Amino acid sequence: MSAKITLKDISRNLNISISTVSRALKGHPDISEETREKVMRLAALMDYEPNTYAISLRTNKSNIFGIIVPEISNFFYHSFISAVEEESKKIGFSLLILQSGNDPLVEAENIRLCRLNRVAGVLISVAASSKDMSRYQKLEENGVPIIFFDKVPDVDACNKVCLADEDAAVLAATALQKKGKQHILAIFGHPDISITQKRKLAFINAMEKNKQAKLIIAHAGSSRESFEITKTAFLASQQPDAVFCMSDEILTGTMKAMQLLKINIPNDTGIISISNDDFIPHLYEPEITYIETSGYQLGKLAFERISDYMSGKKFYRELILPSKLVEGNSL
Amino acid sequence: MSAKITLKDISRNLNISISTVSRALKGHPDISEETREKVMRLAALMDYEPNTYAISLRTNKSNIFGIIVPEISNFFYHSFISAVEEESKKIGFSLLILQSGNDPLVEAENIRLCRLNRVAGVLISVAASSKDMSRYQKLEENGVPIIFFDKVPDVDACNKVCLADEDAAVLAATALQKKGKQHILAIFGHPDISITQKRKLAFINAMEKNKQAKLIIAHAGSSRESFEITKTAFLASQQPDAVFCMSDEILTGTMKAMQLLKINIPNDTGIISISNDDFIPHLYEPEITYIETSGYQLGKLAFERISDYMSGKKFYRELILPSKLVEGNSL
DNA sequence: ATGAAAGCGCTAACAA
DNA sequence: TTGTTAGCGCTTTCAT
Repeated sequence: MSAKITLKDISRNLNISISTVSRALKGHPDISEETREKVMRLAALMDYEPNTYAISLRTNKSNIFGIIVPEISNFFYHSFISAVEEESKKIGFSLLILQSGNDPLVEAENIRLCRLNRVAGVLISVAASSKDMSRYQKLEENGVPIIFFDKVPDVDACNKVCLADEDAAVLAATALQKKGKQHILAIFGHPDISITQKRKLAFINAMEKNKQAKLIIAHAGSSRESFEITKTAFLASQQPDAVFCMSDEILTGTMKAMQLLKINIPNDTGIISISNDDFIPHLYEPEITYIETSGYQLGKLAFERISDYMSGKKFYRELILPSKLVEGNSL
Repeated sequence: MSAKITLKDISRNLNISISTVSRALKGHPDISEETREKVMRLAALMDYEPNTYAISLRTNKSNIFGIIVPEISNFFYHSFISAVEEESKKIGFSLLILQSGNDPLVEAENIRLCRLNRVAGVLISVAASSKDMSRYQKLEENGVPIIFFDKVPDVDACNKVCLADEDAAVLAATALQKKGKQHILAIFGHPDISITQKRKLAFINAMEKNKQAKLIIAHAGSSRESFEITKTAFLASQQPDAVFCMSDEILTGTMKAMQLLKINIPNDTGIISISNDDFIPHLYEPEITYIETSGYQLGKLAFERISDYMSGKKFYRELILPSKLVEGNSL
């Protein structure tokens, strides 16, 4: 265990004070060019690396962002984290990644970990949306910016970056109408989660314009359920002429049923989904037409917001990432 | 910004010394039951949270593991990270996650970040496998255990946890032979990467036993390429009666071609792959028969190894995670 | 059983 | 331009 080089070592070697070394290393204007050079050279030579703990202890901040998500193993959060990681790296920040498993207790513990690690900021997709903000409060009180993303509290006084959930559903509905679909199976997620409610409401509203279209609304809590729902619907006497899938998870179930029943897409039936980036839609042939709600883009946006916050722009606001239609050949 | 409670605050309140408080809080045997009680209660009441930076500065260690992977957005690494996160949480450790983007320079920078953050250990899948261990050396010199996983250096004196790559290929070959497949399209990854070479060699060797089987070997650097290869092979006069896909990425391309050509699985042709966990194989109908090489399991194994190392078991060794055949209905 | 004091490595106010 | 000094919050040795 080769002892770590410290400022003291350098100062001793050069016969100057520790503070001069410290200042020289960080380009303080007071230091003479000559000294600066000298210090820099020796520091490089000795392989000096600052002790981040001492710095953090002293300055009371760190170069780490905390990210709390329900689960890492999820396309959406995955893309989000990836984007934030890319940006953070550029400004010399690292990521502390925590999974809440959708459990408010674990989430509370994760928040505590963020505090303990004195993270410079927190990006969080909440486990259970509620109006109770107390568990997040302590962070902001300590001056730690907290940016909520995707699943956010139902409260105004906080920073949020969200997907245009309603918008995505409306875009899908519009696309279906343009194709003149008349008998649509629409599969949404678990009825209790807020994103389901938002998308369902917006979708149905947008569909109202087309009174004569027959709409079958279903809820699937898993890919498996969506498989079953789709199978049943297409085994019925009158087959739907289009399926709308609210998410990738649902889409995968539906597509499995399509394969099983050997349904020809888009001739027998059209498919449209709301998907995170292009991964799942591109898995199939023909490729799926989908409304993109990009975790990756949202990550970039969240990073922007937290950067702004840290550089002093401390107002609260909600940023919305627009959705867009990506044409495949499935509709 | 409500000021953080420190040991000093507690000691002042109780009119005892800081050291007594410190000791009481961590259950030092010297402290009287009475004092301990008193301190504990007040600490809880005041919402005391130790300053991890001060602790780390003092003790020169942290409660953070560093994980360096080529990319987070990859099933395999994803599962791996997930598993390590779960285990780490149990012992109060967090994860610093870094992406190398397969760039040795970025990797070096990531390693530096791990050192700077005084991580308690590093789990790394290397960007470019070589015999040059110097860039990893400094960590171990500082007493930081480093566990290589999946893509590991070609050197004995280090700790590795690996998948049974050869074994997986052999299992696949055996399964194909059992089904009496005679005309097999085997698609491997990019010829330069080591895992391709290992799997290819093992697969071909295992296939040798069945001289009369016709083997078409192909290499695909992407899902798209595997799609093209499969399409071409099945458009030829004599169709293969089975396809072996070396990875999930390749499998997705192959399956897209299957859908395009409306090939019936397993009647027209059988499919078998080497896959990470069950996600991709379960996307299709029928579900794909695959050899499982689990990133999740590997994560658990890596965590075990690093725990062992930290509790004093400091020998070098290579741990191999066995592969196993998971039967779907595609072969 | 408790306290005093030193010091981990660094920054920054103040002095010179 | 440089040095001195006083901490940041904690652990730990050495006294008591």
